[in-house]
Amino acid sequence: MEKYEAVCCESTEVHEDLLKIVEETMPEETELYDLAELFKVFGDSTRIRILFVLWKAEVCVCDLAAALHMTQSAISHQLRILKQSKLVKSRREGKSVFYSLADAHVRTIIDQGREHIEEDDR
Amino acid sequence: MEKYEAVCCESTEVHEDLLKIVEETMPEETELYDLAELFKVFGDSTRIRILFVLWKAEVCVCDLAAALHMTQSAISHQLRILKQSKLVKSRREGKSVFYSLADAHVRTIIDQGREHIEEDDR
DNA sequence: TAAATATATGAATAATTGTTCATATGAAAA
DNA sequence: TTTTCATATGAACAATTATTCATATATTTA
Repeated sequence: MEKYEAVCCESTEVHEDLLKIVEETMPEETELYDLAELFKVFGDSTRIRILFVLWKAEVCVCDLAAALHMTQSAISHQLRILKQSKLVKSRREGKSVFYSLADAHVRTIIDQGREHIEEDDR
Repeated sequence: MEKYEAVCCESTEVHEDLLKIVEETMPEETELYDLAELFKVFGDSTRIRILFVLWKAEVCVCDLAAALHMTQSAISHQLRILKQSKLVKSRREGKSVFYSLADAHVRTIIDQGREHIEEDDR
């Protein structure tokens, strides 16, 4: 076999039904891509740690770097990615730029993730 | 500056407070790592598409490959990753192996992600 | 037992990505 | 204006990863 023929698993009917359902309910290709891109942003422990700090307070880049024991450059690069996906927002105050969480989804998504991995222990 | 000195941004007190809060409330290093690993799994459009198919029904590998127009091998590799992070479970029935969503967190996380990216349009 | 079908997996390759280093930009102070 | 401080960013390198190809395993059928 190989290379997605229309029929496999010997049962033709079920297969056709599935294809129809998938075609009807699957989100647009761009939405699937955007979704994956969003979760990719959560998929790095540095960015996760940044989000946890911002969970507690609005913090400037410099303090973030100090709190996480990383260089200003590394933090700044990651903040740009977080901002591009609208997970954080920023506000300039003099020489400093303060970052904070952008909306409630960030907390919900992280909370659900934590619940999921904690289930492994039970 | 550079290389995370203890003090920066000229203000020492606020900084010390932040460091204390972060140290007290930041999850364990292993949990942060596991969280990032979990979201990394969501961060691929092929796996997202697999999850959307399983959203509707319990499906065998072969049908998944057909529905998503991908090779059996590619799907199988991704299913292994999804299973390792306990997002899907499997059940053997004769020659076929049927996969389904493992728990409710999958749906919640994806739903929250969709809500987040949809906000951009408003 | 041998052949056929469904799935799993190791190795290789191409593409993506996080951090570092050097440097640029932007704002305040001297 | 010049200097200093805080942040942003481009280029380069190392590390990770998704897919393909070939092949192995597991189950059923002949």
